[in-house]
Parts: sequence; C-alpha cells; structure tokens
Amino acid sequence: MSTSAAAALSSSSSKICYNAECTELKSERPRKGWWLSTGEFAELCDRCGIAYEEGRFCDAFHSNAPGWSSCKSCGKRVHCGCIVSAHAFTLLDPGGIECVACAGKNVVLGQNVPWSGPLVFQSSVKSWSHLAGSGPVSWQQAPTLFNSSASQPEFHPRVPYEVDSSTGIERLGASEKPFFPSPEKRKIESFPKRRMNGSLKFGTRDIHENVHPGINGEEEPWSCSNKPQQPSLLKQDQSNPQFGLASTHTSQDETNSQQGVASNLFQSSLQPPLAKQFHGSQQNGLDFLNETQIHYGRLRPEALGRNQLFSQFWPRFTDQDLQQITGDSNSIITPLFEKMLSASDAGRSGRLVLPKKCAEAYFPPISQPEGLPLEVQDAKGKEWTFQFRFWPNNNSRMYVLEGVTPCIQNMQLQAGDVVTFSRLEPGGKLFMGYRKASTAPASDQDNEGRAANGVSVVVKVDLADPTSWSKVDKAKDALEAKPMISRKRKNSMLVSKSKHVKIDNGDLIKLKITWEDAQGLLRPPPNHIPSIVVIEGFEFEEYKDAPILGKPKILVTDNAGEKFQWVECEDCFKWRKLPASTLLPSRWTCSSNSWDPSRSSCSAAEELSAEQLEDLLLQSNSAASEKMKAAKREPESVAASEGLDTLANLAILEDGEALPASSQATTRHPRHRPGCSCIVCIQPPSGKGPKHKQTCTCNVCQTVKRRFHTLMLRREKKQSQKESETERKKHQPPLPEKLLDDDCLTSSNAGNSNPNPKRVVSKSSDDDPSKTKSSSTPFKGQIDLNIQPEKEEEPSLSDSSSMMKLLQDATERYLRQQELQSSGGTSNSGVSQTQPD
DNA sequence: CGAGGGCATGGAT
DNA sequence: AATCCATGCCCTC
Repeated sequence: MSTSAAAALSSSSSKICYNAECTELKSERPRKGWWLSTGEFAELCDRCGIAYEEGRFCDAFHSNAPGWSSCKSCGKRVHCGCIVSAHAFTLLDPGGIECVACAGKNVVLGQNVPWSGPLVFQSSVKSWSHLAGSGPVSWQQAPTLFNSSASQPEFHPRVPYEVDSSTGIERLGASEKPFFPSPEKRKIESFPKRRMNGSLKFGTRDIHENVHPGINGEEEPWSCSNKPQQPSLLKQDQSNPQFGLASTHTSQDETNSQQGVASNLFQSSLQPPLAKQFHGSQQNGLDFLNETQIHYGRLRPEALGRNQLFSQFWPRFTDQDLQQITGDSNSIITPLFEKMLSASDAGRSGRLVLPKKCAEAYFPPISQPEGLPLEVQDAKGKEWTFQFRFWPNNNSRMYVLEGVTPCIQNMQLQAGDVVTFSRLEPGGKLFMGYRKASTAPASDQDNEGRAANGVSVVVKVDLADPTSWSKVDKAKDALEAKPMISRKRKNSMLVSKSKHVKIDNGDLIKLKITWEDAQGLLRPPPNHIPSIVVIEGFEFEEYKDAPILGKPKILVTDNAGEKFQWVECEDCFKWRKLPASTLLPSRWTCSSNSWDPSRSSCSAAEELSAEQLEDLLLQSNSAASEKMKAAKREPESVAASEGLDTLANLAILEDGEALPASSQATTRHPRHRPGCSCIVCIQPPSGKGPKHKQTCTCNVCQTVKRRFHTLMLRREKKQSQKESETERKKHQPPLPEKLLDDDCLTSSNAGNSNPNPKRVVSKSSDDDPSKTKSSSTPFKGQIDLNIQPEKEEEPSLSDSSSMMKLLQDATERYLRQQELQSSGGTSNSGVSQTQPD
C-alpha cells in the first residue's frame, strides 16, 4: 500500500486501483474502500472492492504483511497494523486485541433501544441509525473509520448502520462490518444504537441484549429524556429482574398500545449516553455501577470523559429527518453532530460557528485559516458549498462555516433552530439536516439538553411481587423536574447561547431502588385507571398523572395470618387498621377509612392502646433498623436505600444545582458517613434556600419531627424497660414484613406518621423541633438529625439552629419545587397533598 | 458607505 | 484557570 502513496494524494485522480498490490484499472464507477485522510475514499477496482466489502481485503493482500495478531478470545487472525482492518478489532486493556465479534459478545448491551415509533418507520423509510451512545466519528474515520492516523481525535466513533428496507433489519454499513476504530478499545456498549425493527448487527451477530447508551444516559440513551414524560408505571411480569426505563422494545404489533410509552422512550433513546452522568453517579458515591453495566454497558472512564465532550452536540434525528435523509434504502447515514443556531449563526454574517471539537473531529483537518470548501447536501438533495475555515482565537481556533446564509435562508432557519451534520454513504457526502425549534418536539428543542438533561431511572423490580407497579415514573418526574428548569433557563438564552445545561453531569442521578423498597412510597394518582401496555414482556401501567407519594404504614400480620396495616390519621393522629392491600394516599384520614366504618371518624376511639402502639412503633423502628443493617451488608440494598434517599432529594430539588448524593460524605456534618441518609444529608447545604416556618409540614420538617419523636419514644421505652427490667423483645408481636428504613421512609414520603401522636410534636406546639426537644422530653438532648435507629444512645448535640436552617431551606425549596411541578402541568397529586399549609 | 472578513472580547462552562 | 464560543468591533474592499 505504501507504494500507493502517490495515488493516495488523490485516489480519484488515479485510474489505477488504490490497492498497492493491484494494478488493475478501476471501473467507471470504482468501488469505494476505506476513508483516506484526504477526505476521499480509496477507490478500488471491482475485485479489490469486493474483497474489501467482504472483509477479505487484508487476508487477500496483506497476508504477508506484518501486524497480524490473534484475537484473544477466538484466536482469529486480525491485521492490526492496517488501516483497512482498523475497525476489525479492539485493543484490550491487558494487552492484545479482540476481534469485534468477540468484543461484541463480551459486551452487555441494553435490552432494547427504543427507536422511533413504528408508524413512522415504514420499511420504505430508509433509516439511518443514530448511535447515541457513541462519540463522534472523526472525519477520517467516518464513515468507514478506516484510518490509522495517530492524530485521530480520541472520540468514540459513531457506527454507521443501515436498514435493509426489505427486511427491516438494521445492520452495519458496508459488508456489515462493524467499525470499531483503534487504537483504543471501544466497547460496543459504547455505541448505543437505535433500532426499530429487527436487530442491529455487529458483524454477523445479532445483538439482542440491552443496548443502553448512556444514562441518558449518557446513555441511555439514555434514559434521560429532556421533557417530562408521562408517568408510566412499570409492571414486570417476566423474569427479567431489572430493566431500564428506556429499554423498551417497540415492535410492530405492539405499536398501538405502546405508542405513548414508546414515544416517550423514544425521546429518551435519542439521548446520548450520559457518560458524564454515570461518572457523576459514581462520584456521588451511589453504587450504580452494577446497574449501569447492565443497562448501559460498560463505559470506561476515559471514554466517558471523551464522550461527554461531545454530548452536547450529539445529533438527534427525528423521524422527519430520517425520512428526509433516507430516500435510498442502501444509504448509510452516520450522524456527526448538531449545532443550535445562535443569533450570529442565523444572522447575515453567513458564518456558522462550529463547535471546535466537532469541527476537528468530523471535518477534514485544515492547517490554514482559509480552510477548504465543503460540499454539503441538504434534505432536499440540494448541494451547498461552504467554506470550512478557522480563525485564530486565543491561541486556539474558532471554526466556522462560511457562506451558510443561502442555505439557512433556504431552510428558513433562525436562531434556536438546530442544524445537524451527518455523513451519507456511499459517497461520504456531508449531509446537513435541520430541526426547527418551533416545530421540534419539546425534547428536541435544545440540542444540549440531551446529555444535560439526561436522567436515568432504573427500577429494580421485585419479581416476587406481582402487584408491583413501578414508581419509576414518579421518580422520573422528579428527576426531570430539574431538567425542566434547566431547560427553561437555557431556553431563556437560547437565542444567544447554545451552551450546556447546567445539570449536565453532576445532576444526573440514576435512581435505583428495589421494588420492595419502593413499596408504599408511590401510589397511582387517585381516580386514575392505568392503561396497560406491554413492551418486551413488561407491562407498563401508564398514568396520565404522576403517581403520588404514598403514606407510610406499618404492615403486620395478625394471628390469623392475615396481613393488614396500621395507618395514622393525618388529622387526629389515631392509628387505624386497614387491609394490607389498601392503597393509601399520602394524606390519609379517618374519613377515608371505608373498611372500618366504626372508625371512619376521628372521634372514634383508637383501637390500639398506648402500649400497643409503642410496641408497634418500636417494632417498626427495629425492623427498619434491621433493614438498614442488612442493607449495609448488602451493597445492592444500600444502593436501593440510597435510591430512596435520592428520591427524597428529588422532591426538594429546586434548581439545577445537584444535591449531594445521600451517600456522599459531607464536610458540613462530619458525623455523617457515606451512605448517611439522614435529614441533614438529604438537604441542601445549610444557609441556602428559604426558611421553614414553624408550622411547616413539609417532608423535611415532618421527618425531623417524626424522627425526634421516634427517638424520644424509644428512649422512653428503653428507660422504662431499664426500670422495670423486663425483656420487651420477647413478647413483641409480629411486625412489619417490610419496612423501609426510617430515613428512607420519612424522606420519601410526604405524609408521615408520627410514631406517637400523643406525645409528639403536636404537643410541642412549637413548631420548632429544637424547642420541642428541649422542653417536652425526659431527655433534654436535642434532636439529632444524625441519629441512626440503632445508635441513638448518644443523642448528638448538633446545633439545632443550623438544623432548623437546613430544615427551612429544604422546606422552601421543596415548596418551590412543588409549585413548579404543579404549574408545569406535571402536577403530582400526591405531592400537592403534602404541601404545607 | 455598506458589506463582509478577521480578530478581540467577555460571558459561560 | 483554562477553554470555548457568541458576538461585537474594526478594517478592508
């Protein structure tokens, strides 16, 4: 090949096959080979072209050349030192290489990557695929990625694939060869794919596993969607123990029923992998790795870092785009990047500022400011020639496309609209699409949002619980509340800025909770009947309104083995007995007690004696404590607990500023340990936010109050025990089968049950818990927000005033959040019910 | 004098 | 603190 150096200058100018080992003349329509650094394809004669397309090129012509290595997995020989086969292997961390086929097998991919709705995806529509999770394909790499240039940007390439219109099967481009460029090992999972029908093929292997691009996913794709999605409760009836929200398969025959969900998920699927967010999750100490790997595949840290550089520019193609682009079913479209037009871009300057990284990665390298002309084709097939150039700027470069005015005018684009750049194969022509801000789906309106807004919610479903209905959407809504705000902020400056959303990475919270842990936390919105959709074997209960936070309860089993629950009236604080199956709204009062009419009024006497209640509560706390201990032994459970905490956090998130993960150590409260889910740790930093009123009944305040009372109650109990020297534990009645950790419960539930209303806060008319603690208890200690159920021996003397400050901050933030949610049309009945006076 | 090119500036990340 | 990039300003034609 080296002898073809001359020819390399211009493959197209030579009549001889580009293959150095071949002297044949090219045909009139030479076959295109690998991508050259000049931006052209190596033009080959038919024979060589076919060999190349069939992946036999190196075998045929480079068999004696150096650089052959064997796949560590299957032993297959791969020509590693050659541009032609640069895609055919990945470098292994420990050394050696692995062929793409094996690499693919070793990758855990998302179960499904939602693609556009079936209705849009007619076989006649040529679809290209957007590998949302992948990084950009360099100019040299795209679309063939055949380039051994060491100067290639270290970005994950987008893997082009095409759709066979006859079969509906998407497959990789030419010769079905996956393109995984070296020199770095690029995991398949790093290349999220969107697919409609059939399977995306990597080589000859169909990939049916989960393909989850990043958490928005960065993933997941994205699991994070830019816009609030309709809550859809997930019900799993299959054996898959866990699933990601975004991993929804949409099949033709499920189209109708799934459309709603699918469309939502589709939006999510367009999200690029939230590598950054993944990273953030880890940093936050949330152990989501397992889930991450399962749902999104492994994303190497460094890869994530690179990916995130581009995340904001990952193109999202709409079905319209596809239809526009795809006219030829044999075309392969490699998405490159997109750019939201700034006022300057859309102005008369005729200059379109290109993101530097994208320009350098996707466009041909230019060394002179004058740059070079680029031919671009628009959706109508019209060709435009732009001058791709740069200006020196601060020891750097500012890349621009000049001469774009006619094109932009032709497309009737304006500031805020998004132009997308792709590469069309064969031909390697640049394709320029666009997305009107005014008509684009909400989620499409901000191009940076995709990664930035990415929020992934993965709910682990307990298969043992057939009544499981996912709280996912609730969590999702909460999660998305922030993105919404960020988007709002961003949109406000959308015309002039196309920046990254503030929540880009740190805000990415991947919520993982077990189904059991979620029990009792969420309820479907009242008076709502879910529509059931089945996607990939999972039943999704879809509600138009978000589920609500449920009221905590104490589950018990009576002597007859019948399960029931004790619930506390919000008004009179009496505990009422209800069937375990009764779903409770976040605010439950005696009047709601239809099961026991005799106690459907607050005037009715409480069924439990004070002692019984105490025992009950003690048991409850004990169970929670045990659970917590157990959780500490089981990382997965820990993560689940944290997930709940996170859920609680979300409830009070107000702006784009991410709260420290519950598991994240905080320096503000040295006593807190990683994993601490106390009221302090779930709050924003002290000093921020508004104050809580003394009458505040928000989550935080109630949590504080309740915890305090729990503590007092237990202390009293212990004291009495000590005095009487009786063994209380021996006669404890069976109790809660499944109780969430106290902290989790409180933080996640709006309506909290005071352990003992009669001696609780209510008495302390002082709304200030700090006052309460100091006056109404035998223990003059102060409320220790840090306390752990199992470690309350030594109430801490934390500064009550600062605690209240935190409390107040959190309350106000929470309130604002609620207002925002309700005003944003995503009203959450549960939340609203819990709003403070 | 206006249009457009090139660079500098400053906000945002 | 460094970098990116939207935009403004100045210069040239």
